[in-house]
Amino acid sequence: MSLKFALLALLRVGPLSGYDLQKQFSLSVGHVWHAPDSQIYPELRKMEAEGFIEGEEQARGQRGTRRVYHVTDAGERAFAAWIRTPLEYARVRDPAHLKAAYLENATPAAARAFFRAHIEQWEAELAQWEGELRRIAAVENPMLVRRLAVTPAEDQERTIAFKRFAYEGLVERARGEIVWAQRGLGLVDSLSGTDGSWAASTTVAEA
Amino acid sequence: MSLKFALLALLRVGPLSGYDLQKQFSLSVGHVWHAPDSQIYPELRKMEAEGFIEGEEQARGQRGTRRVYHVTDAGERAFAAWIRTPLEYARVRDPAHLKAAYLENATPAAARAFFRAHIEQWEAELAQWEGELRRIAAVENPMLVRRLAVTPAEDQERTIAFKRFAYEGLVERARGEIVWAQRGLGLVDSLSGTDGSWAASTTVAEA
DNA sequence: CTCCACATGTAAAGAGTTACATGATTTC
DNA sequence: GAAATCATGTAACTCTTTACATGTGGAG
Repeated sequence: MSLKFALLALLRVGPLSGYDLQKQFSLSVGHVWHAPDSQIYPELRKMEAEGFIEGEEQARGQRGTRRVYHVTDAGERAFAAWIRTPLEYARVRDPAHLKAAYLENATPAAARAFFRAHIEQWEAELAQWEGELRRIAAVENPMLVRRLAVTPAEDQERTIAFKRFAYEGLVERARGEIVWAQRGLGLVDSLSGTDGSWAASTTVAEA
Repeated sequence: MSLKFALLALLRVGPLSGYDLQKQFSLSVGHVWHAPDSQIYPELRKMEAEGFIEGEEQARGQRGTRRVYHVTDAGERAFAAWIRTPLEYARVRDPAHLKAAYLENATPAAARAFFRAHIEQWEAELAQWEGELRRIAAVENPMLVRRLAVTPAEDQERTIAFKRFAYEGLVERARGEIVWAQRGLGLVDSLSGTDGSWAASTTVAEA
């Protein structure tokens, strides 16, 4: 549901082909809303059918073609409506915390592996988001640069401020997850500390 | 994918009918992994077909029946395998931060409404999770009580510890989201402070 | 006899994942 | 002429949502 608006957000900066869009996507909005190219192409066709964007077939070499899309007035209105419509929050569905709640059934080694993987996962995300944050602060992100080029000077501060703020939130969340998982490693240590009861009782389950 | 294991986790404590399971679900695992009853019943049938659980039809009054499920050995093995298998993390897909990154296109009022809704949403989750945390600490949650009743004394500490720890993580995340959104309200204030340029330029988009 | 809790689903549609599939163009 | 990049999809499947659908049993 949000993919449509993520794509509109990019196309609003200027016309792009599906291919270029997809490349830009993974380098910008894709850090917040992942989508593979196999989802982007059909979605563009769908958005065109709905009248939010229009594609123009362009020749490329002798036989090749590429379809360059631009946002229509209806698309602009849809984007404006989206931005002012309250979000519908999805119900909780958190595989990591679900599993964490039942780690007493794992061996200490498996529990540690779980937390280490959690740390690794969120450190990778953290690195992505921190990198993005740096590129936003330095005004290096190509889409942001293009965006600013078509934005009146007095609105540029806000444009940067909200992008930066969004990524700051993600960075903080990632740090929180890492801290939590590190505490989890400590918990495993303290629970498997003195006696060998944990390892003993869970090896049964793996027999 | 996780629903199966959330259901197994509950059924492992003891046999339950679909109805009872669904009730218990929303009061325990449901706080981490939401599922409506319309998803639970078919999933139970599916799990039975896969051999992870077995249902026994019980009479209820003259005509009524209810199907009581228990975990099979294969189900126990599947659960044990799940707990020791590394999680596959889903790609980022965060509608709130996506929207936040484009709030320069909203009016100050809409931006404030966005952050207030975010705070409200996470305060509601926070209340749920803090309540659960209290019930876990006080050993009041009915499923936890049943779980402990069939758990050897030396394993009970761990059982409580991991549930508590999982909910602590959720509580911290919720607090983080609230703090972030509160800072967002401050950001909107500072950006719409002195001049009226923001309100002026965004009213165009809404015409 | 009425309502609430018990009890169990189906059907259709949307969103996302994964794997497969194809070909053209430019650059070295 | 080979490889990288440009360029665009389809098909099958799983998961989830939403809405609809139906009936029994017990308590007051």
